Amino acid sequence: MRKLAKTFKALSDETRLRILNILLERECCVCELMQVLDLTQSRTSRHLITLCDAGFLKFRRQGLWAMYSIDWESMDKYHIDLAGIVREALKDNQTAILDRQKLATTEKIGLTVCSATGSKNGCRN
Amino acid sequence: MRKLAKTFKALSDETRLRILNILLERECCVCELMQVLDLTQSRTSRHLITLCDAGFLKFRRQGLWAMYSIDWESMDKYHIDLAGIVREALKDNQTAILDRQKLATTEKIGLTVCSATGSKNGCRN
DNA sequence: TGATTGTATTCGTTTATCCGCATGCAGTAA
DNA sequence: TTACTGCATGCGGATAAACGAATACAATCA
Repeated sequence: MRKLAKTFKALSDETRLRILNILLERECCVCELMQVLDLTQSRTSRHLITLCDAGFLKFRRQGLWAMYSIDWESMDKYHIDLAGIVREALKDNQTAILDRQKLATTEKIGLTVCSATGSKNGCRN
Repeated sequence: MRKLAKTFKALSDETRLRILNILLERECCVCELMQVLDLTQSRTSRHLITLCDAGFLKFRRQGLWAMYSIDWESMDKYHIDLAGIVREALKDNQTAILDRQKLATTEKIGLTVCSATGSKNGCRN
């Protein structure tokens, strides 16, 4: 019961839903999520850890980057159902659409630019 | 997006999940839920209102009693899916099973007994 | 080795949630 | 009307969540 409540709690924050929305598109590192969602680094990292602890995400290190993605293999049935509900519910949501669009453009910009430009949103200025 | 987060937040509390578990069995008044789940009156009432605001429950007055039940008619698709997930997830949960069993016996006891016995859990002693 | 970069974590503050207690309100009945 | 009963709500305290800023840590590279 406590675990179920915790699972729902992980989904009860708008920022975490926005993160899930992005990760439902593709695997991302913390830095990319910061850029796309315009969040600070600690905030992004913490929400990702929350989603990990709740069993939605998995983590792998690739060099300097911590890559997060939906943990489809290890999720049990109701986690998968919940991820499906989130995807469905955010399909036509304006914020979610904009985030996904920004993700698409950010793909082309890449990470090095982010740290080189000294953007106030990303990767330490 | 905010609405979706609010929906999940309503499900992110163990007490509210226990309440939903009971209401998935049948319509109840506040007093019955207090007895079955061993909760104070204000606590029960507030959680019910939270679930109402989130769109899961409906309310009707029947004399002195406020009857709460799952609002199947007005719920949208993902509310219904979520209610299904909760039911499924709590099917084999020990606490949930015990609560449902207690509901079955409480049915036979009724309300008047509750207020007459001056039980410390229910209906003003 | 030391510098750099991406990420996690600690700290302190602000805000939200949960709860019991007491009170107020609505419906019923005498 | 008054009394009673079921329920909602205001209040204050305790606990937890969310956050930015700063710092610590880890992997890479010069």
